[in-house]
Amino acid sequence: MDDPKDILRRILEEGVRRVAPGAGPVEIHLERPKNPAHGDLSCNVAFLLAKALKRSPHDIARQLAEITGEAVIGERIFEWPTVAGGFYNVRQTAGAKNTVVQRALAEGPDFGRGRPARAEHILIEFVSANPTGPLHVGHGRGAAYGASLASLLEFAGHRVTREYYVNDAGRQMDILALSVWLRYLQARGVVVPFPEQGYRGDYVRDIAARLADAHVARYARDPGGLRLSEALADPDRELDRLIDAARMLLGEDWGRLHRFALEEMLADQRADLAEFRTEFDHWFSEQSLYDSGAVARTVAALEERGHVYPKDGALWFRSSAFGDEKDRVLRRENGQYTYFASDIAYHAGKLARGYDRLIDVWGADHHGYVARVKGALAALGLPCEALTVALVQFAVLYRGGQKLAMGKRSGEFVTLRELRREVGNDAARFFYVLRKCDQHLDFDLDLARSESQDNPVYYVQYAHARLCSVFAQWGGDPASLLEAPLEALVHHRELELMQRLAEFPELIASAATELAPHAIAFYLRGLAGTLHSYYNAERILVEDTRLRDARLALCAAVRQTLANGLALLGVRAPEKM
RNA sequence: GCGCCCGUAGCUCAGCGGAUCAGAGUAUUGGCCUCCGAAGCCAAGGGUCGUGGGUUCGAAUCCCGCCGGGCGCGCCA
Repeated sequence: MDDPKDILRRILEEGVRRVAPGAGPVEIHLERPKNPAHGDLSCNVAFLLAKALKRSPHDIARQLAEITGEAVIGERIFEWPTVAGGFYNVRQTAGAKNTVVQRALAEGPDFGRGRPARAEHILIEFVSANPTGPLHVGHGRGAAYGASLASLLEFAGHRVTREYYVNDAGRQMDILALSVWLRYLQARGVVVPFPEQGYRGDYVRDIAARLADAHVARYARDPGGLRLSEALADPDRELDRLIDAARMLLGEDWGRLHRFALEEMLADQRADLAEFRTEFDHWFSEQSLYDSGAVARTVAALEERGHVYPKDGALWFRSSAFGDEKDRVLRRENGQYTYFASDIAYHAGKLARGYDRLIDVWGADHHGYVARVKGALAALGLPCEALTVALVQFAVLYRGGQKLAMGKRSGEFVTLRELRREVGNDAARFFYVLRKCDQHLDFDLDLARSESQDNPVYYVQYAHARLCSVFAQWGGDPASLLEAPLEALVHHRELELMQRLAEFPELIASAATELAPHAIAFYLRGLAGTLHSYYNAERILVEDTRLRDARLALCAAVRQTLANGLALLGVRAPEKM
């Protein structure tokens, strides 16, 4: 069935053509006024036309009402349009409002699903953490945002592919492999130094232990060449020297060790994310871009187009010609490609794979990176506007009113796993998306953990569980509610609930357009609040079976909507709590 | 210094393709369980929407300056 909003929009478009024939196309923007005195749908188009027509908005709106009135009431779901201060207002008939209840019950899990005129095929890349350590709470926000956004876009009617870019090619992986190997040797009683800049977390020892379990002594070597230099003037160079030494000593086993460490880390991240209800369709390897020659080809393509030049022994991309602050290195003096080079190849490849639209979810600390990636795509003659980068700001944890120290250096950082254990997956998912992504997030652990009225997660879940409990008590067949006499729903709180339900499909559409899953969280809190008020004010299981069935139908619609919204956020809709 | 993000009630934040947006939660105060789950509800107080200009019939919302906070400015990834 058609949405009342769409019906009214069509009527108004025709009306505007008659009132202002020369005005050209005007966007008809309909909103739902907060003040019920202004009707159910309101339009400001008269204000937009006032200047061109040199007439007062009130006058235009009045004429619009006269012209469109017949068509409006002809739809049988609206009353005659009214005009207030230049606004064109329409009230839905009492009978029309309850159609949303039937719609929600009939469509069930699909209530709210969008049917866009043009469904896009969207690739959303998120998390993409370095596989050199466990995910921390910053990644958690990216995961929650990306997963919710992906679900939202899919629900809005698009085709969505979720991808994780695995940075398995850089020096950091060598450092991980080295760190694992050194811990492995240490566990065997070999005395070797551990460099300052190696990965020092306990997880490295765990991987080393599993390496020993799986391969026993295979990687044992005489560590003669591993002695640290006395002078640690340049720790970076020292680290490189150790990596080279390890590579020499291990020979072919170095690659094996490297892969082992990578697989261990990925398995850990994958399991962590799966528990967090965040799944990916692809895990895309950066290394594969080198193996396939895509990186070299991409740089060559840039070169052919004349956007590359040599300087100081390195190869530079002229990104300043494409909106970036300055030029960037593609290939270093030592012959190695930069991360930027592989990233260009990666993004060009994404477009080549046929997606209409790319969404990258990045930590806000990478914002300086956006211009150069888009610039490189433009330089390759690719549609860089197809790429949208959503920058997710930092999350700061609070416990007992105190900010938790964070940072990898200090080793104090809280892992996503620890956070999930402490507050649970539901609270974590919900809290993470309770802020729009460009807002800094204060994550209050005490609040998220509290099983009290303070906690917004439980507030929404409780509304769902409460309704389930009513249905359990009733014990009837939910399918019978499709026939419920909805005209019995006349209470102002019932009208308010139906109004909220009618907003749900619109919310999905707008939240998807704005890449704003937080809007769902806010909507759900509002819907739950309206439900709680209703529940406290009115009894649902009343004697009058006619009224009872109508109310049960309304409650079933609300429950369905809560469940649909929570599902998008990756939060459970429990029947009992 | 340059660039991006953010300044809205005591606190944490929605609202930012103009009007019908001064909002929510929390905190404070006072009420509501012999009755479908009180993890709930009802009520009260609380803000010149950082600041100064500009555009407009109309600005929290758009533009510019300033102030304050966060982040970034590697031949790291």
